[in-house]
Amino acid sequence: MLATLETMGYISGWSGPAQTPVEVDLEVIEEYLQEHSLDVQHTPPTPPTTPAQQTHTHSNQHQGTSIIENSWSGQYAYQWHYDYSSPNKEYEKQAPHTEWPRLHGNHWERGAYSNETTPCSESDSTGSVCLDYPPSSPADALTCPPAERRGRKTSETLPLASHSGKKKERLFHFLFEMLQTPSMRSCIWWVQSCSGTFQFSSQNKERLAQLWGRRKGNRKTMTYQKMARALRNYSRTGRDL
DNA sequence: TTGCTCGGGAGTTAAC
DNA sequence: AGTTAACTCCCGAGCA
Repeated sequence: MLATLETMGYISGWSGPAQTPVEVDLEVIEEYLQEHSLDVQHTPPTPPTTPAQQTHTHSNQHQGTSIIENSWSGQYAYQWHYDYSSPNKEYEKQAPHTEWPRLHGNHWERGAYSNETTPCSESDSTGSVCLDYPPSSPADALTCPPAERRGRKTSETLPLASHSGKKKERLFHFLFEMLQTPSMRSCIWWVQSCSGTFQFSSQNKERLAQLWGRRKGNRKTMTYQKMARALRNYSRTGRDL
């Protein structure tokens, strides 16, 4: 695997209101994903209207991969940081000039989610974005800057519905797929695609978790709590994923 | 008190 | 068949 997860922290203080949900039936979503899986990869990420995105600042670009998640109170968010201390050689060929995020130590971080932590505007990602899929790691899925993605040919990407092989679908694959799916923007959306920051809807996160559980074929209903536990495990293991 | 996140740890399942 | 990875599930602690 390519990336070593070095830190995962959460940022508190995000005070945006919960996203107004759009009711989307799970069957409809799954049908959509199956039928449009090839189209999705070509769909440029339309910037959603979120408080975080409306805040345009400058720093921390490409610093790491973050998961922002607002709770019911809208006060909590996750942040991931990855380090590529042993990058995959093959990937180096593909993206030799990528500025990899830096290490922050193997511990959780806590800080204010403020203007300083929203480094870039989505306005620069209105063009066609080419995303590798499936990414070989959460870092691959979520940290490749749009500028890098734009530089690659679409034909080099793998189809979204590429889980048909033996490999089990991974959670970060699923989240990545959801992030590229316009119909799922009521559940999850990019905050800063350039730094791999995305956000769950406080009202639809359970729906997203249920969809994940169904995708995996779980007997019991997947909950957001359990899905988030799996996400936290990415940080705990801190190894190639 | 309530609602939420976090993290420990055991269990399960699929891939190797 | 054994090992390992990647969850899945449950639980208690802590926070606002």
